[in-house]
Amino acid sequence: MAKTQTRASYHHGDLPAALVAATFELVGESGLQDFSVAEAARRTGVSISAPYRHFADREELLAACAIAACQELKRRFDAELAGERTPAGQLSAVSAAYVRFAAEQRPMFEVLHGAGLDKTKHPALALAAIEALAAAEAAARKLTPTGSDEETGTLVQALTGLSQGHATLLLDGAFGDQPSAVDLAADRARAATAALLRGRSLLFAEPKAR
Amino acid sequence: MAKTQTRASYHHGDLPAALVAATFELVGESGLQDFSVAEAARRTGVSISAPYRHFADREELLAACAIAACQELKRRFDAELAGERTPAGQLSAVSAAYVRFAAEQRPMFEVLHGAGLDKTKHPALALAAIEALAAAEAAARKLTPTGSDEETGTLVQALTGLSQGHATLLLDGAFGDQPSAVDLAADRARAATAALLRGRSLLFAEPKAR
DNA sequence: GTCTATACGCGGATAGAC
DNA sequence: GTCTATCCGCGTATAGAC
Repeated sequence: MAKTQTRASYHHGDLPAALVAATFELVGESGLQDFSVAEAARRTGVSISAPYRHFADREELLAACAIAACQELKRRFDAELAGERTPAGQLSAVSAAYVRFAAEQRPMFEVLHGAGLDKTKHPALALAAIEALAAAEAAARKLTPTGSDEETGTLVQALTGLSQGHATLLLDGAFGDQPSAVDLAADRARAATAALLRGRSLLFAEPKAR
Repeated sequence: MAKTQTRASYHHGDLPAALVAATFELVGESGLQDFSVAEAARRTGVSISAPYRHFADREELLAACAIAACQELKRRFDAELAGERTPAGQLSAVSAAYVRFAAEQRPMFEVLHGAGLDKTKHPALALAAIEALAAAEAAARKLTPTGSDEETGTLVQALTGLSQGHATLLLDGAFGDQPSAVDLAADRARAATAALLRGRSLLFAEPKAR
């Protein structure tokens, strides 16, 4: 009932949101490569040209999807941050949450990192990305020697890199095909983050002369 | 002269290799998304149908490119391993080398990770990937508590994840646009690897109950 | 705001000649 | 082993009607 109402209202309702949802569906089924505006339109039940009333082109639709992904990510990060008390615990939990996000919302992850979106062309996306990481950044700052922006950036990049890599490996199948691979990869990311934080003094040492 | 010879010999010579080279060129110019067998054929100076004598389809050509990328990677890893004496130094150097590889051979990196190749469908690729990592794995084994395969795998995955993530961030522009970003990212990967190795005892602890 | 119809272009892949 | 020619299908984007 509600469903029918929602569907019927697409035509005079929230077509942009419906297209975003359809995009995630399609990416989940066939990957980002095969996604097309035309297919998203068909899936939504509107004509092929309708999307262009709301999105200038294919890229703008993907950018809208990426923003939705950032918001979901922020939601998850904030939940993890609230559940831990020490900065190290918080950051390890965020790392694990990122890996879970990649697996549980794979289409979102793909759009976020595989669509080749230029953030300078989509300021709203750049903003959403910053907001997702803001709270974690504050936790990282507490674990730096002086709390400077530079040190904080260094640490955040190291942790981001570690998490990103674990997520990528998981989706590439490096942790196996079982459903439990997600738990495994998330735990590994958590442990690796903890290990990296324990040895973090090496991050702030001067790099070797070159 | 030699060039002309080479070109002239494409038609009765090593067209597969020429197509692989053309593919890397194209990916470097326009990204993996826009690559097409047709364009690779044009670039190589042969007809659109010629590639299909050597590769069953587009994916097989990409798999051949991925194998070439693995070989280049192995070459770089082996060079780094020979230049350091401690396992920790070797692994840190390998991590940095991976980041450099991503930047300096970006098309290879893209094909390796963005083509969505299923290694079970391309056994030769799976083998090449294993060979690239074999020597680094031996170094990692020396840094585990008991030297078991399980512990070694855990450590290799953590380091692989860290390196992969740093490479991805670099190509995404997270380390800036300057040419020096490559050096920066490589150093960060090296330092993060060293930090992770220093704190590695946390990797081998039992994960929390869930 | 959505539809129908259309212009335009490209890629994958095959058949058959040489 | 390579070419020419061709079939087939798909997607992007726009124009103009409703």
